[in-house]
Amino acid sequence: MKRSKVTARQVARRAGVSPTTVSFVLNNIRRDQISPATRQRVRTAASDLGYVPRAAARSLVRGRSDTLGLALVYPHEYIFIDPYAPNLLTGISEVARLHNFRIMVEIIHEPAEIDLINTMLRSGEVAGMLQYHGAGDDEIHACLMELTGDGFPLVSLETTRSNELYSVSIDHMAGTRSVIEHLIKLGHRDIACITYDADERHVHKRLAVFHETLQAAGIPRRENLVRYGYFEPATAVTAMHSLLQEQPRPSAVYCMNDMMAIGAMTAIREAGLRIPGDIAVAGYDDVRFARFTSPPLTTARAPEVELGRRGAEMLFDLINDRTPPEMQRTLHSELIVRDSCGARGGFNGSRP
Amino acid sequence: MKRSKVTARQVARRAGVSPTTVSFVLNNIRRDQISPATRQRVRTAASDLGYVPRAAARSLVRGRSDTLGLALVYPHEYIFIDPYAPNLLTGISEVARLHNFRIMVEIIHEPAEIDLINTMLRSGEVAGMLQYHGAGDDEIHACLMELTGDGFPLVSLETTRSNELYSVSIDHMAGTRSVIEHLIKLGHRDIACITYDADERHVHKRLAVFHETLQAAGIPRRENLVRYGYFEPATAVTAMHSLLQEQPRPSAVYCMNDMMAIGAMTAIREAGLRIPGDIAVAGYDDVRFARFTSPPLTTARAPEVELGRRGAEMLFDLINDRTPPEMQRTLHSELIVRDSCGARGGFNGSRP
DNA sequence: GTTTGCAGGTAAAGCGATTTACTAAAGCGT
DNA sequence: ACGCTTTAGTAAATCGCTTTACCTGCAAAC
Repeated sequence: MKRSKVTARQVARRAGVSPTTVSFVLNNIRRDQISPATRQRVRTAASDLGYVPRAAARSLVRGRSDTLGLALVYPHEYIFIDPYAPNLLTGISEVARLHNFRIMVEIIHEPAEIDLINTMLRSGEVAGMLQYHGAGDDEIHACLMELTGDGFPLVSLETTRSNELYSVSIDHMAGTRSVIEHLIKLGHRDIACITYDADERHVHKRLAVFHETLQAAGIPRRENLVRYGYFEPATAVTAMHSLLQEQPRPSAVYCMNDMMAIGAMTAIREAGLRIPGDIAVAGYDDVRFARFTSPPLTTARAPEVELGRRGAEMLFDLINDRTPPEMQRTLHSELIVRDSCGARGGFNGSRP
Repeated sequence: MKRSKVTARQVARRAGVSPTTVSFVLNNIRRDQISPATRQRVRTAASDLGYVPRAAARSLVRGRSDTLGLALVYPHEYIFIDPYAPNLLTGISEVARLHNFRIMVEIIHEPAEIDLINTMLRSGEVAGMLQYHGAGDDEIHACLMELTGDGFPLVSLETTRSNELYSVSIDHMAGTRSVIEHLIKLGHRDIACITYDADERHVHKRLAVFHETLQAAGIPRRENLVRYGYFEPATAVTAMHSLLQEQPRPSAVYCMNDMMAIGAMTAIREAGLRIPGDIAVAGYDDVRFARFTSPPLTTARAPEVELGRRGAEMLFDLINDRTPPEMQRTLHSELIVRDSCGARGGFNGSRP
């Protein structure tokens, strides 16, 4: 059990200098005050010994750690289902790497665990935090507000209360509008919607936009064409079966995420109906396999990687005491037209 | 910019005791040597001030951090595609929470970046590491061996060289056999395979098992029924189109992961053929949406969450200087029969 | 009445870096 | 030869906690 512990002192001894010099050389500081020969000696000694500075000692004396935190806040099962986390992480990781920062990930299952965010920041484990989801919850929101007020760098991703916190969000409202307008343009009037209960990813506002967009096109509001699911496709199977009972039967359905869209497609197929011949299906997010459903899914692409990237950039502004260009940043979704709404003409629907 | 810095000394002053006592009380050490009244005073003072011990100071003096590392080693685009990372993270997180540990995640894109693992361990940023993929690479493997030799706690997940490192892996070979035997039982003899190039998740051995299983059933080997893709469904679309040109045309295809299976299904549909009527499709992994493909995908479920859990448990054994029950642990996949191979009788295949 | 024991603490020495303030020696102009 | 600047470093303080070894005062024991 060696677990070698090479310290700066040992490197210094081997190079015949003081620990001070070792620190100067390895941190490239005071470069002009150390002779090239000495620098080379130190470098050689360090690499011979396989010296790596103890992170704890460094961050203790510097008063800051080189780590940022990512808190994924949601109910327990969600993490299994969520196809966004890897995308988010990719974007964050990309930016963190540029700053030589590490990423600490915590999954928060229930409001009580929110204290982790508090602890991570106040313990100095992380220099700042990104928080995804959950800021709609009062308890969580209060905690985040307090931390921000105390000057801790904190950026919320996709919060529904963006005006009080630093945040980056995707404009799912505009995205929703573009999908609904697409359906209207294709001639649909009986458009159903499968949304979800928890106010995540702005679904409450998106539902309002759904109704508004129909209204703007002169289509009467039909409350009975709204159902609730979650990120689990099975919830949408149930919802869709129920929607198929409504009279007149909807000719299109908009699902607030792609996971539910594939659930809806399954239900429609089970009912012996064709997509998009009998019913058009639109999703939201453009997850990886959306191109490969049968038929390929029309959806709106939510820029999750970019969300992570922008969030991390804003966080680094805060960490480095720079004022971010704006307190809230908004990204945009892009309508991706495939075959599930029949827009591409040639396609005729699938038979179970 | 407050960034409040409450130290143990301040808590001590407020409670009228020494920092020593504060440490004893808050760490629940020497409980019998501190009077209940004092303990209460310290606790109150700490919570009044919102005291959180500085993690760096603690880990410096203790000589160990309460963080474990997860290195996701793979080429750049992979992370976008991989549906496993969240599952893995869920399992690891669950165990880490029990030990009051944090998780640091690093994405490693190329062999050169492997030095990160080295740095994270030797800098003491993490008390131990889990490494996913990539141990097949010589350079990476050498690095991991050296670290293990130096006594650093290190567990590889899904390594293809498991006999030299602490590791937890899934027996994809047995999983593969169960899928192929299922196809054979259904009467298939012209069975194609879409595998991948990189030796990840044991695909080389799995391809050998594929051939062996056919041979054991007396089916002659047909090299021309093997194609290569990756985790991206589009690669399997191409592969499948090409397989459809072979004579006699394969009556079934086994894809080494579900992402490729949906790609293959798309290609088959595009060719105007029915699944499973004309061609049976089997996948591997049982990702979230496998139940919801059209038709629902027959596959083998790889226990990714459990992989994370077991890996973390083994890692904690090493961190706490306990010898793990075994140096290599193996988990098993489970055959999940749905409709895409026609096993469930009633189903008749899908028409594009 | 001294000793012993114990309850209930505290002082001080680290942990291993960074960083500020200082210095020894060499160079240089006059 | 003298002072002044520059070069090339170093000593020591510090970050905030943990932990070992020690201390003090009081009660019980002999």
